[in-house]
Amino acid sequence: MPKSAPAFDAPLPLADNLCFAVYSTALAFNAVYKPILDRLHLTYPQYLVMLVLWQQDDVPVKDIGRLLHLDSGTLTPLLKRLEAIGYLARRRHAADERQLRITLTDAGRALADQARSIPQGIGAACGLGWDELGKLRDQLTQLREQLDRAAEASRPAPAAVR
Amino acid sequence: MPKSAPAFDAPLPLADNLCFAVYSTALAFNAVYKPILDRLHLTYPQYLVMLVLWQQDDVPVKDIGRLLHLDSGTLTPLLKRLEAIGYLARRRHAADERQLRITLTDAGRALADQARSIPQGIGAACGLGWDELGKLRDQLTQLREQLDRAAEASRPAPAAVR
DNA sequence: GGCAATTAGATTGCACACAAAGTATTTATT
DNA sequence: AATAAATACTTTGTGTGCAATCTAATTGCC
Repeated sequence: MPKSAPAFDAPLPLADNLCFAVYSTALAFNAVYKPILDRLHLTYPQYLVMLVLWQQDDVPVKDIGRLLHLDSGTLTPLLKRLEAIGYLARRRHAADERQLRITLTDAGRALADQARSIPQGIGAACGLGWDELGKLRDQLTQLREQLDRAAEASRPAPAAVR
Repeated sequence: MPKSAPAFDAPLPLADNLCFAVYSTALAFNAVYKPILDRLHLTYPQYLVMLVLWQQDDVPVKDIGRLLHLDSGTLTPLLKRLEAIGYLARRRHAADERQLRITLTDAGRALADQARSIPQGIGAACGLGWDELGKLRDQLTQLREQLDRAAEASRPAPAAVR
């Protein structure tokens, strides 16, 4: 039997099924993170931004967006909320006033200590060994890169200037 | 070296990294589905509901929620939108007026034809073989079940009645 | 220098996703 | 039968996510 088998022998077609598995696993992950992150007054996307900042402080919004695959329409209000609760500061870059540089406050830096135990807890909730965890992450990362290419390819060409 | 290795030798701890991989893959999948589903005037969660209905018509909201792992707060407005564009009907069940039964309209049934080619397109966008696709889906489904158990366990006990 | 194109964010509008609280109906208990 | 508890859905409020559009600043080009 060839590799690309009939698409309708499963209750839901397999490609759809994989997407649904990813989709619902993402929601399930969020449900596990939520009670933990509630204690830090963070949502999961906010936590991702904090992870970026704990790695490197004083970052333009654009870099955060590139790292997390999120656009400014998502990040602008999210960053304003993180500023409102005092974890970071938003300041225009002197050398390029278009850029908004994000820097941690003392409270934001201090939060890293409280967050340090989170990955272990999540790892335990996954019920997977170290190597399985890594393998799955690598497969998904590859898949995401492939999907990004596919989405790019199907996007309308950038209006070639004559 | 034991299985549960140090948690801080990666740029981001591994468990967080797996969650991020799932999270961003879900968003990437959505970006691939979007232009395809736009032609059917569906969002991805709406498409999931239609998949359920194409399998079994005349379903209570609760069953849809159980199948898709979505709660009524999400489904109520979503189903109203699908009703507004004429793909389904919402009717109280005669035998139990609490239940809202969802049934396909002719337009909703007809849509299945247009949707038939979607899984192949998505499968191609994944760039994975049939067996890899299935293996990944199974691993993720297992992971989601494990995460559901972990979330359940960490939820406050349902207030034992004396 | 002057003007077009590009770039970085902000804003608006729409659709999830879920917690919490509310309403109506049904079932269980006494 | 009356009332309590459970069930099924609705409503409200908060926080994403993204498309589309907008503004302001910078860069390119002549």
